[in-house]
Amino acid sequence: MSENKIINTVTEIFTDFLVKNKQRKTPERYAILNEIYHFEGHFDIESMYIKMKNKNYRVSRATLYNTVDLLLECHLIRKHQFGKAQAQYEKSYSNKQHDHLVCTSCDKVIEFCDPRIQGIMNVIEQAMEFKISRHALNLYGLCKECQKKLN
Amino acid sequence: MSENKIINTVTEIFTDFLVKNKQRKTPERYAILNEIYHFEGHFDIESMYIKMKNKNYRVSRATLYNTVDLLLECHLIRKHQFGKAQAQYEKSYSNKQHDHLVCTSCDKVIEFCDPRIQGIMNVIEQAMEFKISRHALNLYGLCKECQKKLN
DNA sequence: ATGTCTGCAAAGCTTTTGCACTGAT
DNA sequence: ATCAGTGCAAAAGCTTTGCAGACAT
Repeated sequence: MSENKIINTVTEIFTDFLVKNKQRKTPERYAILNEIYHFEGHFDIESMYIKMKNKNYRVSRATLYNTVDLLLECHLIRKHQFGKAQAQYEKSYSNKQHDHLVCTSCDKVIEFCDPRIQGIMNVIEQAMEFKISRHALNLYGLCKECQKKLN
Repeated sequence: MSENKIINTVTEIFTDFLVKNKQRKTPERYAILNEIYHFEGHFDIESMYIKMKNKNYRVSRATLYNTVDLLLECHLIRKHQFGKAQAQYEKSYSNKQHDHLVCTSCDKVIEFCDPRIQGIMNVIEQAMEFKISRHALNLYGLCKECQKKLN
């Protein structure tokens, strides 16, 4: 799917969500959604705030936090905590569920997929009578580059 | 292994670690280790601080954070971030590696083990040339009790 | 017109740091 | 006798809240 197509679709999804939840369709909210979907990879609130400030958007951290919560609710973004207080986010539409390798030396985050995780989730859901809605598998260690660097 | 035996062993491990790293063997550090190993389940710094204050230990948050870092370094405790800023910790000696079900309604944390995760880690380590040192698999959803409550 | 959402700034929470004192070596 | 480790309090960093004004409805 082309980037434009994706942005049109997520904008529609967001609009439907706002209408359904009797929330206002403010330009700030759409600007934030748009920024997020034009960006590749993981971001945190502060870096997104700086980036939008630099582009002369008039946004506040408060609105970013608020909008990010809305986008989480309608599953247009995902939130991650890779072992630190500061949360990271990433777009999730047209971006299949994946897990993360986190380099404990350079903080780089690499994505990977392994279908067997779904199997584990199915077994655990049955065995523990727990209704699973999402998962996070983070593998911490050293990326290829840092292994070399530290030798 | 009995609790006393475990506490003797971890105290020894901690002492060795402190000596090896030329760190002082202070009563505060041992008091904290002792508190942690007398406690079942997950704790955060603040609740451990309150608990120790109530027992009339003379400890500060700073020392708790400092000591927890030392205990992490010698692998006597593990640190978790279950999707919030506040970190949680648990003792890890004589406590086999496990993963967590986190109830998004009541914040309860349930442990589970699935040996297949090791298999996934082995495959990914090879495929991605990433040296994995630890992992965290968190399954988020509703526990049995909250499923009932919310119906 | 109404009342929600906004930016801004201030407050809240968790964690870290600075400083003078204590106590392990 | 040293000086690392401590408690305390203040600072720092991320997130939330309060408020007056703006704007989507």
